[in-house]
Amino acid sequence: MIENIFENELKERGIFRDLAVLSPHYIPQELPHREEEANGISRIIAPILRNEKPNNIFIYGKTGTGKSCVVKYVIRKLEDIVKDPSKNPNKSEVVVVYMNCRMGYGSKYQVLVKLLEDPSFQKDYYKNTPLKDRHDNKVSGLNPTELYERLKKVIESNSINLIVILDEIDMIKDNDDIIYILTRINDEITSGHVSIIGISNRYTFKENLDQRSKSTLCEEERVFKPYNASQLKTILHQRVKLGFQPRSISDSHVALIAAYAAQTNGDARYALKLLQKAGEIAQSSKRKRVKIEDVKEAKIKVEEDIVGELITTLPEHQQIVLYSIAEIASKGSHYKRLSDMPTDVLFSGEIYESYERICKNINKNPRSMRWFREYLNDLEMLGLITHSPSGKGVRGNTTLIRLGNPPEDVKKIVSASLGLS
DNA sequence: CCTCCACAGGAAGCGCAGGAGT
DNA sequence: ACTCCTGCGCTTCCTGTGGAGG
Repeated sequence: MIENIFENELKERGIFRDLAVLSPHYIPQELPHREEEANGISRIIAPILRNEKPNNIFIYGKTGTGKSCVVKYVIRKLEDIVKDPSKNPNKSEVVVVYMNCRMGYGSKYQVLVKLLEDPSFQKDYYKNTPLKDRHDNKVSGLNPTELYERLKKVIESNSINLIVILDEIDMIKDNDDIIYILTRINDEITSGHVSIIGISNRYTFKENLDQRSKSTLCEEERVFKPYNASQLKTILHQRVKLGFQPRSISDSHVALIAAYAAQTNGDARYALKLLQKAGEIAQSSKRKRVKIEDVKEAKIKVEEDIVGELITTLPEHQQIVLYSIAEIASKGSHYKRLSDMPTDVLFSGEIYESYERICKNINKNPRSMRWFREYLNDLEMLGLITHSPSGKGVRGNTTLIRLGNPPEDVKKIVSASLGLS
């Protein structure tokens, strides 16, 4: 059986030509509709070729607006130039370290360790660095001050122009500290420098910084707007050309995918997911072309995947709360309600009762009502429920809750995830 | 009008795990 | 390897808000 699967994979070239092209991490040769942004960022970091310190940059935009992609794209071009001696007459030592702060670089300590352990940073630079214990490149275990001193020394003795890219910078717990630490290096060394490119999809992040870090990080600021449908269309066409077999998907179907994605905040990543899923559906039914039904099915599947992923990664008690809401929504509420109130709108009080009951059934002790309210807020932020103040209603100052997805689906996902019967 | 109900959300504090400092 | 510290999830307590009902 398994052998067949592998063999078939080779035999049937199917619909795709190159799946990697459809990955959100793929950086294409051309970036449609982001030329201006790419040029702008290039202009900001260009002084690095004259060994001058570029301004720090803060980039903000919703998911799937091409922030990381543009930055990586520009960096790739920069590295090409730096490597070419004829184009880099000043022999600038440029080191770029990219890190996604969600993936385990969530504190200043981890960021420093990652910097010192990064291969591009390590390869020959220690040779000019007179550190006693230089032979072993292990840095974890050192305390932050030592890490800082070592980083400073390596940068200074090798005249490194360092660019640190902190993607999802809002995930760093002590982001004020790390910004301060990294920029302070510049005041203490005479050769080489450090600049920061911070990327975030939450604008509130900037407001939460203290004044000093804010003005440091945001020397240059760029906002990435969501793509519209026609822009998404050209992006998808580009990927189709590279990633799909010729004539396996029609223009009108690509346009439909673009339209779907434009409705969801112009998220290019979502558009690519749809495109890939539609191709997979067609391929699994052994067709050579994507049909319009495949696209429609892909939309449902991708949304299910997203919601399912969202729910199953939720903390246990948030899942139980969600289940409680689904339970009442499917069974019907027994609370008094106004005649014109839809039946799927629930009171937070009855949900808490149901939550307590379910907890008892599965032998968990319920969280307090105060924390339960925080859970409801979290679920609302994730878009799994919607809530509104009661206004003119039966029970004074309360919140009305409505489930964002069909109750039966939610119950199924939660019971599978928590192993409920 | 006053009081009670049902709830919202801030403040303080508690226990714990894991990271930092020695 | 050790203690100390800090952040996190959570509870407890409290004040505030608006409708219901006497």
